[in-house]
Amino acid sequence: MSTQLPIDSQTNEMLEVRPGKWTLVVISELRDGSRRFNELRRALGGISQKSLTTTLRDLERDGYISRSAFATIPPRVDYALTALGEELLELADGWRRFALRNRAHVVAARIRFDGLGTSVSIHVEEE
Amino acid sequence: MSTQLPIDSQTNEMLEVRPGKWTLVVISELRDGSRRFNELRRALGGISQKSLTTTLRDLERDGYISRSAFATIPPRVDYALTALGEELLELADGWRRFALRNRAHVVAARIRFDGLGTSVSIHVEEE
DNA sequence: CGGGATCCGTTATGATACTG
DNA sequence: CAGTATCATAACGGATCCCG
Repeated sequence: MSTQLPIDSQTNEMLEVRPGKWTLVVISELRDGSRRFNELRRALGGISQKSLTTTLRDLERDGYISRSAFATIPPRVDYALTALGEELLELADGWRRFALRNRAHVVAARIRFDGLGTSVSIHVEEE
Repeated sequence: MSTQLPIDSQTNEMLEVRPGKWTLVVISELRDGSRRFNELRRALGGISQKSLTTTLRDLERDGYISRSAFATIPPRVDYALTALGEELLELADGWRRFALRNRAHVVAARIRFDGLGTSVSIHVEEE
């Protein structure tokens, strides 16, 4: 096998490689230990409870987080990373470091690109 | 190490941390060098040309790939990774390795989860 | 408090037809 | 060949109301 293993659609689908808008944010928020539903909700800022619910359920379904419900009054539910979730957290961190490191670079590239649009044709090269 | 740097929505938005369906697949496909539009299209399988176009343009806009157009007949356009794009490729590879390593695990977790109609206090399915 | 159900606007993606 | 334009649809995300 010649290390020819590009990300294929299969892998993409199977493991939710393309996370929803909040997936990695939730994973990151659980880095320091378990959190309750509304704790997460507050910590995350703009998330709707529906999105949080579905994000959490999807993550639980795939085994990235565990859900512990206590039948107390008021009810209480704790969410925490599983071992697999911690691996995912590491990936998220790598992604975050990349983002922080290259933020300026990308923003600049974007501005440069957007600035070119107004002036006629795209630059062309001859061979 | 307080590591209080969770992925925030800002970072999320700014750097397209949440890639589109085809972003990482395209990046992966460029690992061995430049490719032409229809080469990519064929290699990727199910992608529509519109999706490929927008994916490529977005990646170019953010500085991950370069676009070289030749005014020949027939016209020809080459896409290739930039230095930044190669960094992104490494992230994609990390993701892919994770996916391959844990595929079975996640699929199993998913099946287990879906099988649990009858657990703790979450049994409201039937009517 | 945690979260299910529903309605609904925004975005993402695809199929198709056409052009320089 | 490498797109662009248009239309249609599916997935996503938010707001609201409801319940154990």
